[in-house]
Amino acid sequence: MRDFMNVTKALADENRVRTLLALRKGELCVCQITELFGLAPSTVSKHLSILFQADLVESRKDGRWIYYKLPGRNAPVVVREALDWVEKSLANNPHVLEDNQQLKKILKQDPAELCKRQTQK
Amino acid sequence: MRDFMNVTKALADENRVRTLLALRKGELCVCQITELFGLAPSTVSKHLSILFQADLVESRKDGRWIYYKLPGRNAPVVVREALDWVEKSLANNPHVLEDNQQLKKILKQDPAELCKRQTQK
DNA sequence: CTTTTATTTCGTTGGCTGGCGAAATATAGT
DNA sequence: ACTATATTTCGCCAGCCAACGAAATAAAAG
Repeated sequence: MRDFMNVTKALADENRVRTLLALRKGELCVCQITELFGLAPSTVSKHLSILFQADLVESRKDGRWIYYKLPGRNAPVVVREALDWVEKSLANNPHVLEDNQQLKKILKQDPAELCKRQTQK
Repeated sequence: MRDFMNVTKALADENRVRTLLALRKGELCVCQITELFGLAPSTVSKHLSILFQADLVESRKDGRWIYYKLPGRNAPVVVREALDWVEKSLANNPHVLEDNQQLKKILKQDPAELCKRQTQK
């Protein structure tokens, strides 16, 4: 029950749901998601931590960079079905499609440049 | 997106999830759910209102009594799949099985008696 | 070793949320 | 009409939560 409620609570925030949908395209580092949403890096980090604790994302460390991605086939059933439900429900949502467009632009930029600009604010 | 978030927020409370699972056995009135959870009637009414606004339950009025039940086949896809996910994830959960047992006892009692006792507190 | 920088942790703040009891609403019974 | 009662609405309070900035952490670059 606790595992399940961790997932539902993690899904009860729009920015976290949008994060999951953005990750369908492949792994992203914190500053890329930060750029996508226009939030403070610390806020995004907190969101990712909540998704991580619900097993809705995995993370990989590469030097100073931490990449987050959707879990693989080893994920708990409850998580896999939750992600399927999210995907199926919102794949064609205008807001989500807009995020996809924005994400394409972000992926064309150098992540290092993104991060630098964010910390300078 | 708003519809979807209404559902996730509605599912982000344990008592509301337990309510949905209790309703699998058939429709229930407010005082029966109140008895099951040991909450104040006003609190249960609020929970049901949130589930209702997310289309996760339907209601039927019969005199002074209002019965709530799970939605039928006319429910939105996002809702049907949410309910399937909840059911599949928690059908065998100990806490839920315990609720089922408790619910059996409650269904044997006269609803009018339940309500009277609750308002007397 | 010092600086830079990507991310997290911490402390704070404002707003949302679940809980209750009291009052309001609505309907059945007398 | 009046009373009883099932449910909802309202007002309040305590606790949670998302957001930020500042400080801490960690790892590359100089």
